[in-house]
Amino acid sequence: MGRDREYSEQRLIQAVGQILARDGFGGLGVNAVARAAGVDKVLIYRYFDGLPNLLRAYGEGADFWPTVDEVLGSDIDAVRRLPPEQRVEHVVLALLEALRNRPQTIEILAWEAVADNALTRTLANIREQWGRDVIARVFPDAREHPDDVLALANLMVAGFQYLMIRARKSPAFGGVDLRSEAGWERIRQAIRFACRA
Amino acid sequence: MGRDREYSEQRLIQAVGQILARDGFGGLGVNAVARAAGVDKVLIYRYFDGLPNLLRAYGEGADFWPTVDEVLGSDIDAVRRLPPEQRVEHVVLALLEALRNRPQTIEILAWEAVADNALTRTLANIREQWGRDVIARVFPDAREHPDDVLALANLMVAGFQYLMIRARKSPAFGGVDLRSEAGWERIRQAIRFACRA
DNA sequence: CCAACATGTCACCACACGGTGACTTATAGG
DNA sequence: CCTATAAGTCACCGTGTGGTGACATGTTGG
Repeated sequence: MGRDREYSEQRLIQAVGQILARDGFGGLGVNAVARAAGVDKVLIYRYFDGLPNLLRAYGEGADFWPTVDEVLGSDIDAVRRLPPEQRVEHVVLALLEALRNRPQTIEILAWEAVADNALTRTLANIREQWGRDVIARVFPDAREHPDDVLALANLMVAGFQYLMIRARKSPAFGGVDLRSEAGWERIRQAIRFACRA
Repeated sequence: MGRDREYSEQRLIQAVGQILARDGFGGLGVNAVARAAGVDKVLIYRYFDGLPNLLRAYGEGADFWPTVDEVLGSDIDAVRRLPPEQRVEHVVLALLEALRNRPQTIEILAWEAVADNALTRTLANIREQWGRDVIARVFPDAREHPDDVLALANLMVAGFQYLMIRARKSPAFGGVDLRSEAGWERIRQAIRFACRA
């Protein structure tokens, strides 16, 4: 209850994460966030000039997205020595694991799929930039960009992101059990299958 | 203004489709539907016992999902003569085209990704059954089910469905332009690439 | 010490939503 | 023709939302 602006701001930012994890993005609202933070909602307007900016502050603070290093692993050179298809396989599978450990990020991805606001646009831009960075790191010489392989990688990333989003509400998709590790192993296997062939 | 229950019911059902196309599933509500239908909202309760049942009536009426024949084409035997990978390619690409022509279906898919209600569950079940039917038709002898290929097909279907959903709100994904025919041709090419290899 | 300012509290507004009861009016069956 | 019933209209309620103005209280610099 200390009269401390910094503290109140942090409470609000953390409350966004709590609500995101507990209720999903649908539960995000001025009243709900303020309630979860144990703080008056008027402070959202005073300190952040409204909910969008608070969300932006949350987005900038949390580690929404894996770093480029996290998906490339410690030994980048080893990845670069692989044939192009297996480089892609490595990155796609690593991204899949990274996202499975970030429920709030999946929540935001779901949000991006259905809404278009300041936060989702910002985060989408960050991710697009991230994608370009990864490609640049994995394929250093611009001439060898294997367009088909990259497009396929995109499609597979889109695919498992969608499955992660759906898993929150639906138990299965097309016969694949989204709630069991076996189901996700099938998905990984499909990615390997596509990249090996 | 004729005093005709049948007519009013049809107006309401059609209004659901209009709102879906114009405002998306977020605009679906008792007030909005009644307003679009030019009908009092109390009739939604009287005739359909609430919005969920009205949505169900809409879902049963419209051709949300392509028929099995639409994606298999007129000559099923010709498809069956193809090698398994190309059978999958044919079906996946046909489904992609079929869905691109059904904006309301894409809207519902987006809804399914973020909500869990009577309508989305019903439609999800219909689609799961549809998927099983297609597999049974394309791979008549149960022994030869190529599990990896099917899982990959699932992943690709999930992928382009996600891209269709995102296209409504985002102009691009991972460097692929979702608003141009060239971008979608890249996606088709990726599907062919995966199935040919 | 005291005044000025920042921090926090509270009550309130307008609005849109889902939902319902009471009413009027047209239509059809005896 | 007349009455019962279905079809349609309207006003209203409670609730939750985003948003704001007015107030009280703690902290800090002159």
